[in-house]
Amino acid sequence: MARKQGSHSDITGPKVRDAALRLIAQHGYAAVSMRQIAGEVGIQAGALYNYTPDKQTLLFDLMQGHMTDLLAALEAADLQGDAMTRLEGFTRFHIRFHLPRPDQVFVSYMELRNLSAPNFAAVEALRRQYEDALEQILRAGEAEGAFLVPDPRITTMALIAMLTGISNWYRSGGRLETEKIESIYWDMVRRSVAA
Amino acid sequence: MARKQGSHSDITGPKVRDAALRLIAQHGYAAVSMRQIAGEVGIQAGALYNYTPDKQTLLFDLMQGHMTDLLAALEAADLQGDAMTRLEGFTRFHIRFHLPRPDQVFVSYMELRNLSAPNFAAVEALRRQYEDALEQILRAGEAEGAFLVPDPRITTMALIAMLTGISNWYRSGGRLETEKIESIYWDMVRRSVAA
DNA sequence: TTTCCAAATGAACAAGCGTTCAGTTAAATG
DNA sequence: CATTTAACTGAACGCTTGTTCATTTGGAAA
Repeated sequence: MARKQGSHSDITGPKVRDAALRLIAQHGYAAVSMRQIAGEVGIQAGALYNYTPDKQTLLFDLMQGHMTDLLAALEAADLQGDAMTRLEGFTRFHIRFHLPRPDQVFVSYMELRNLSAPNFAAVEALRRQYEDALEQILRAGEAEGAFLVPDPRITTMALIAMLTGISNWYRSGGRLETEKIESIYWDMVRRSVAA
Repeated sequence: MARKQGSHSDITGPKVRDAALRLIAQHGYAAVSMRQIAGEVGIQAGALYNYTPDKQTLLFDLMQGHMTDLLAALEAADLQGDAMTRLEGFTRFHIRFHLPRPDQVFVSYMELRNLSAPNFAAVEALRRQYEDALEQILRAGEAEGAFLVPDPRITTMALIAMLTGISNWYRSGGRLETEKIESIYWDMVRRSVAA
C-alpha cells in the first residue's frame, strides 16, 4: 500500500517524530520499542528506517531539535533594556516557551543519560548556551547594582530548575492561566535576586 | 557455592538493593536488566528472586524506602519556632538530606513513570506528604505576616523544584561546600517569600 | 557424623528487541 | 501506456529480556 497520494515522506516523517516524542515522554526511551512507534504511525517497524538511521539518532534529533528551537526562539525574543527588564523577559519567555511543550521538556530533561557520549556532549553544549544567556543577565544586574547575586552560576541553575519545574505540575486546562503563572513566578524570581 | 559463611541473605539483600539503585540511577530502570544487577552483586539472575518477587517491586521498594526515610528524617528534625525559622530549618534539612543521596534523588524523580499504577499512587502519596509539610510552613508565614505568598501550593512546588535541582549540578568534591550551598539557597528562598 | 535447608546455580522458557533486506505496491515520470 | 522509483511490507537475523525451577552446595543444627 505504498504511496496512496503524493509523496508520503513529507507526511510520515513528522508523524514518526511526533509518535516517538509522545511515546518516549510517556514511557521512556528504553521502554519504547521501534514496533510501538511504527504501530502508532500505522506502518511496519522496518519502514521507520526510511526516516532515521537508528533509534539512538531518533532520540538525539528530538532533543537537539528542541534545544535549537529554544535557542532560536530566545534569539527572536530579542531581550533588550536593563538587567531587570531582561530578566523579566527571560522569565516570561521561558514559561511561555515550555508550558505548551510538556513532552519535549520531559524528554529533554529525562533522557540525557540515554544519549550516546557524543550526542550527549552536543545536547549539553546547547543547554549550556541557554543557561549562559541567563547567567549573563544576572552578572549584568550585579554590575548595575540592581541584583544581589553572590554566585551567578548557582543562581542560574536554581532559577532554571524552579522555572522548568512548572512542567511537573502544570496541566493545560488546570486552575491557573499562563499569565497568572508567569506573574507568580516572575514575582519570586525578582524578589530572589533583587538588591 | 552456597553459604560460604553465615547466613547470606543479610548480606546479599542490601547488596542487591545497592547495586539496583546505582545501576538504575545511571542507566534507567528499563535499560537495566536483572542479569546486570546480579552480575554487580556477584550472583546469577535467578538468585535475585530470593530477595524480590519481581523487578517492578525492586524499583518500588527503592522509591518507597527513599520517601519513608525522607519523611522519618523530617519528623526527626523536629522543626520548631516561627514560620521563618521553620522555613530555614526545612531548607537546610532538604539540602542536607538530598546532597549525599544523589542516586536516590535521581531514581525517585525519574522513574515515577515506570511504576505500576498502584505503586505510583503509593509513592505519590508520600511525596505529597512531604510537599504538604512545606506548604504548611508557607501558610503559617502568611498568617503571621512574615511571608508574602499569593499561592502557597505553587510556591511550594517552585521551592522544592529549586532545591531538588541542586542534584542536577552538585558533585561531591566540587568547588562548593555543603554549608556554602545551604546559605546561598536559604538566602534565595528567604528573599523569594519574605514579606 | 549425619541430617537439614537456606542460598545459590545454570539451563530453559516464550516473548520481545533493533535492524536488515528481498520483494511488492502504486504514484510520478517520460 | 510503459517505466521508474519512493515508500512500504513481512519475514528473518541473532540476541536479550524477566522469570521459573530442578538441582547442587556447604555451613549449622542434632
